[in-house]
Amino acid sequence: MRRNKKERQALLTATINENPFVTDEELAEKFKVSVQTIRLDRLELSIPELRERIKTVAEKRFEDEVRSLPLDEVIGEIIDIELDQSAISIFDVKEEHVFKRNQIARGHHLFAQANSLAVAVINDELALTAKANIQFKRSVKLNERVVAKARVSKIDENIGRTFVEVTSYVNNELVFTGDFEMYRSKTN
Amino acid sequence: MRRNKKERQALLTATINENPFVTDEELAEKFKVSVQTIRLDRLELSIPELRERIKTVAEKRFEDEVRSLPLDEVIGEIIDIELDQSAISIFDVKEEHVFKRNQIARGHHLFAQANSLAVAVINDELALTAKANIQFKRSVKLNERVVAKARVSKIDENIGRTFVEVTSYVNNELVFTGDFEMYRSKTN
DNA sequence: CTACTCTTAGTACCTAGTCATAAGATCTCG
DNA sequence: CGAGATCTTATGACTAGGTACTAAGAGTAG
Repeated sequence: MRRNKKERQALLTATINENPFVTDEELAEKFKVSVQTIRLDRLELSIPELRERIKTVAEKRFEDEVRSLPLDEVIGEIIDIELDQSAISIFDVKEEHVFKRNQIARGHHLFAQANSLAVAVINDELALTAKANIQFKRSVKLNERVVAKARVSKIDENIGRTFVEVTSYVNNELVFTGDFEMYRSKTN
Repeated sequence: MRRNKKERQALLTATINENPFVTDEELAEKFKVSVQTIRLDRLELSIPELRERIKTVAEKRFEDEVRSLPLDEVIGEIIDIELDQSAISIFDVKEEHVFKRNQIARGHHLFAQANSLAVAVINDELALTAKANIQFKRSVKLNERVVAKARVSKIDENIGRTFVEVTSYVNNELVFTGDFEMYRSKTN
């Protein structure tokens, strides 16, 4: 395992990259050099210490979590709402929403925006989607901003259903339409 | 901010849970008690020290890095697939997928599972959803396992469309159906 | 042989703790 | 009101996994 400096440093980078949880002591053993040498190497390669490495990994996870949590609330940001009437939300298409191959947004994100807007517009504790009829008019690309508009078209108190039409646009160009039949509780 | 022990410990747990990157010193300041008190609290509540907390967060990220890649591709786990024929995926409903109020899964997750399965079953580089007609037959609850089955019903080479029917079940009980009209590129 | 790089060693210091002990502060109950 | 229990704070010794700096020996090239 004893190699020259260059080789060792290359391997060191690779090793730490693969497993950032490795200590200097373990690395020293692996490469049969002293701990100090490892530290000099890290210094030269500007690789931070174990704790810093772990911290950045943890922080990244945390960031991701924050991004994935709004997936639990409303997809997109509601910018206007009149209960039982209409609502508007915007949704910015980021890396994590598109197919890597062609940068086109996955359909379920557009659906999610529209569906959660349909849920939000209903003035009720409990609103669930019963049926939906949707059309993807044109594909949405990375970094585009989707504006979804929901309009309540009919409220049928008898069968406890509310009908919501959602249309989504990118730069005033229609990209998605959906007719949602929403179930609403009669508990209020 | 000075409270009795019970209150403080409850808040402490919540605070650390929300932001595991907080040190004992910061917590001491926040609750206007000494660092030692915070340490006794952590001991009683068996909350590990900062570095251990950060480490477990980082380790989790590392573990599900492998899992999160397919998760970004397909919602749910594909357990069987025959391209251009049929496919099956399972999706376990967790905390983050349900409405807090009633523990019912948000519709867009069921849609996402079905939609991404419809995308996956198509033997093509580029498959996009053009239209979909969906019905939520009964609500799905927390911790239920949804099995989605996709079946390709028709391939129209002329207009470049593939029709996929997806049915989702919980314990053999139908919870969701969807008819997807998928756009497929003619490039291959 | 000298000059240079590379490697190793050692010391002081740091953070964010643990563990144990002791003592002061508060509360509770008889 | 006072004694005992509980809670809080302080102190000291020790830990991992480092940084920063100085110093010295080994190996090699010119």
